Amino acid sequence: MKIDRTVVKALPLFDRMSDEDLDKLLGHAAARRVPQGESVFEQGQPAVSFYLLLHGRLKVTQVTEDGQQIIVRVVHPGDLFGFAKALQRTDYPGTAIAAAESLTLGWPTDLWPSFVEHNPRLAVTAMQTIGQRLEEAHTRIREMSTQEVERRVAHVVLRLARKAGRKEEGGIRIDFPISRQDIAEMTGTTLHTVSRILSAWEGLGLVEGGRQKLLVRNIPGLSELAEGLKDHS
Amino acid sequence: MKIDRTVVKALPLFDRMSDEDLDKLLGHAAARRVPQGESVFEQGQPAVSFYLLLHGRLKVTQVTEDGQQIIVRVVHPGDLFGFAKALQRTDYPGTAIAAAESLTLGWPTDLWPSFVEHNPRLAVTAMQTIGQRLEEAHTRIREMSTQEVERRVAHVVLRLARKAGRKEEGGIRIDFPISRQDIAEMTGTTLHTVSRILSAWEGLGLVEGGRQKLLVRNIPGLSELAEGLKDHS
DNA sequence: CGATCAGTTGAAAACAATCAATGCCGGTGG
DNA sequence: CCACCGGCATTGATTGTTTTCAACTGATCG
Repeated sequence: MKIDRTVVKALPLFDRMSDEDLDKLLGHAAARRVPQGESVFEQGQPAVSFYLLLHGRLKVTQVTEDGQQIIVRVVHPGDLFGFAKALQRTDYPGTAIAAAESLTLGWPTDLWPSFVEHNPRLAVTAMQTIGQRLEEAHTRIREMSTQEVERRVAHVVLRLARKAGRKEEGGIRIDFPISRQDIAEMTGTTLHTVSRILSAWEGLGLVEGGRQKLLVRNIPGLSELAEGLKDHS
Repeated sequence: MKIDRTVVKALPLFDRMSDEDLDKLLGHAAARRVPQGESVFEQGQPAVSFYLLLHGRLKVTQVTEDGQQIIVRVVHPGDLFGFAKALQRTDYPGTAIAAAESLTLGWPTDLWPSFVEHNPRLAVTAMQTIGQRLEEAHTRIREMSTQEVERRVAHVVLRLARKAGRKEEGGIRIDFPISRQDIAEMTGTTLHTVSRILSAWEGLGLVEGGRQKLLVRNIPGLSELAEGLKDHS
């Protein structure tokens, strides 16, 4: 499929690339529409491609030997993902599932080295991206080590509102279908506990729930909770 | 201080580098002896250098706004650490403290780009290292999300035995001073809980404790616990 | 329109944190 | 050389959060 240059030109990752180089890059790319619920790649498969998310939303999950699932991260439009090969891995460490209908751009991993060579900026950006991801992971570890569940859920919801929020009358809508189970898998708890917490918040007017829906009504209030300032009666 | 080439030649990071290049690299390096309890750098300080640990053992810690501490990772001999600048950070995200008397080699961060340019292998290795670290972080997140404290402690102890174990009559000695508090900060629990767990294990003949000491007597037994196979009466 | 999936909510149980007291080891200084 | 002090560790009792178990409701989709 032929991709228009202007689609990706807007992304920070490519904004300094010449039209010429960009066209060459896109010549090798394969665009793919991923319906909700389908996966781009699965945990353990050989890493044959790396990807860019153009539109939609993906959840990257891992399953433990004993069958428990966690959500490693959420992929937002403009994010690179699945570049296991750049980290010297031969297989994908997780599964990428479309939480909403998505559009991805994929390149064969073999091309990674030549890309980087022709485009040093890409290498720097990739490095930076991984660095950010490492920091995010450490943040999560810190939160899981030191904070009780409610604060962790508050942090996750705020993060989602920031990265996937769409303004709406009455608050900020999380712009893709997300279940209590998903939030539980992001915070290391159970859907029951998440449900209880969200119900309580709804009672306080902080959020408004719904089946796979979430509307954040009061960001400052949630932030207070997240920072642990709330006098926890 | 002048460093002998043979000291670092043994490390995988440098084993394919020419003597010439290596000498040039070491010409810019500053060796430093770090007594137990002292820090190489502290959280929040501007990242002026990146380092290689030649000897000893370091704990990298982070302190949360509300004063709680966690151990992000343990640095073993041969590990690169403190290369925040490579990840586009201007300051160190954590504090590196010598758990035992240590010897470090430091380079100004400004030199990183030219190093990488003259030595592409270093870039690849660095990328790989960060990739590994990201995976470790995810492993930790997975464990904290899905496993109870005892299994997490078992995993940490096994990891320590693998990375910092010295064979000894009767078992594997963790080869640097480590307190219950440290283990608590690595597993996201309290020193009380760790103490109880280790006491129980000592009763089962799995380990042998002591003030800042740990001897692992039964690796397979601990592994069973770590994998959750143990019938948890 | 029935089946399935997401969510809610109560009750009980389990796990780990907190509170509290005490013991022990190792080093320092009298 | 001994006594004391401080940091590390142990252990019991209690509290509280979160999980687990279980039952049920309501929405959505074929």
